[in-house]
Amino acid sequence: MASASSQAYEVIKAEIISGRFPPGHRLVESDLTVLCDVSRTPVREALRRLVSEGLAEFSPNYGAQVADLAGEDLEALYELRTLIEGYAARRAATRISAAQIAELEALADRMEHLAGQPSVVPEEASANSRFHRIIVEAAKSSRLVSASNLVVEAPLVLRTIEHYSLEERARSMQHHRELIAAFKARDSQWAESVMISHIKAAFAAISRELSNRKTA
Amino acid sequence: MASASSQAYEVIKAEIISGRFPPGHRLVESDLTVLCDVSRTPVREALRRLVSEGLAEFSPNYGAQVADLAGEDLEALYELRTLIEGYAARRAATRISAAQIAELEALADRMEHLAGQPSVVPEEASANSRFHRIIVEAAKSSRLVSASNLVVEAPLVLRTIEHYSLEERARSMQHHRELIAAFKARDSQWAESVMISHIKAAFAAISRELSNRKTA
DNA sequence: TAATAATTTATTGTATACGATTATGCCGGG
DNA sequence: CCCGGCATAATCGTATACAATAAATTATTA
Repeated sequence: MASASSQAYEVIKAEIISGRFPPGHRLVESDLTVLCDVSRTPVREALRRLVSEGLAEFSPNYGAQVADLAGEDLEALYELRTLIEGYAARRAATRISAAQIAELEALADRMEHLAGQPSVVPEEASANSRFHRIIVEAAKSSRLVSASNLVVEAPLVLRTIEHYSLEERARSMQHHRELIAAFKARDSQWAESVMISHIKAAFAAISRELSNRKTA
Repeated sequence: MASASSQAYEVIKAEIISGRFPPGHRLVESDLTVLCDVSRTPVREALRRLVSEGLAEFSPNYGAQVADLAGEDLEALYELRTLIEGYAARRAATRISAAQIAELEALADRMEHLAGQPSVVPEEASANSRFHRIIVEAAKSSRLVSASNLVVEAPLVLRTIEHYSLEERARSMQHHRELIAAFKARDSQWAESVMISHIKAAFAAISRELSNRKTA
């Protein structure tokens, strides 16, 4: 059985990413104890971890709340993400294993299959997360993993992938395929460049979606 | 009075950075309670935070120990640091305030004064940390602060600055002055480039020092 | 004597109780 | 009617007690 602390972490994180806990939602410890079925101590540890990963914010003597990226400079966040994930792709190109490439291809297959559906299902989003995670791990730099968590996990609270247009989803699939090609060619520059395009495209979609939300 | 949790954090961090807790040293919670004069709960919180910042490592049912960079790929760590701090300097160039530039100059004065001394004193090291911190904050990107902590704080456990040669210290001072000049000129490219040089030079010094340690 | 099992000890993991702090709503005065 | 202070409730911060786990030691047997 998983530890109470990690269990609480997973449960709360799932609530946040699914959107059941919306941005700004106050994370009251005593409420979370009943949700996670553990005591306050592991709940607190889970909250501190979520804060350190940028999924929640914290104020002394007030507690944690779900991170609200509305007030944050999204362009800066995505610039940083471009930098970090681009670097990850660059390193991965010369270090990724055949098994990892095979897994990327399986995930790309799966996503393309799901991309035919009218709306983005959770499985498509999680496959996408896994795809990125494999690349970061293939870069073989422990700090890079932590750094990328900081900029990759946080934007998930926006759940913008659910609103991708068909064209945007198709382009995203294309990027995945091209990344795999770059890895097979062991071409660092190519891999980095595709990854940067991939993230810039995501930012464009997010900007559009967010301006729509405001006017709606 | 500061909270027990942050007090524990400061005390333990100081022990680690000063080297009184060497890399690999096991951080036993009950020992730390007497050192920090708080109970185990805030000690645990402090430890988790140190782990999230890369200053300590953690194993389940075993506890935390001071991070040991010996097993880590230092070149990768410094590459990432170059990326992140270079980006910070680039952004800071167009965003830094006059007051912040003034503080950088005061710190540079102080460090140059201390650099005349035969050995590096703690104050010189802390002034250097503060110098870098101001630049990262001037970049005005909240995630960037967390990301830079990850790559800036961790190498402090090596305490290599104490072994800088006179030439290396002089070059470091020169970099500080040139960074200030680049900021005054609001030149992003210049600032980034000097910062990259600054970190590459630090890495060279560290590599030399570490190979010396091995053979000694 | 060496290997293995049982026991003890040390340490972490979790729960809960109490105290401190802050937000909230009510009441009275301006 | 609005504003400020007071009482109350809600929540976090910390301490401590107990349970679970892993390491170390000792005892036992081949």
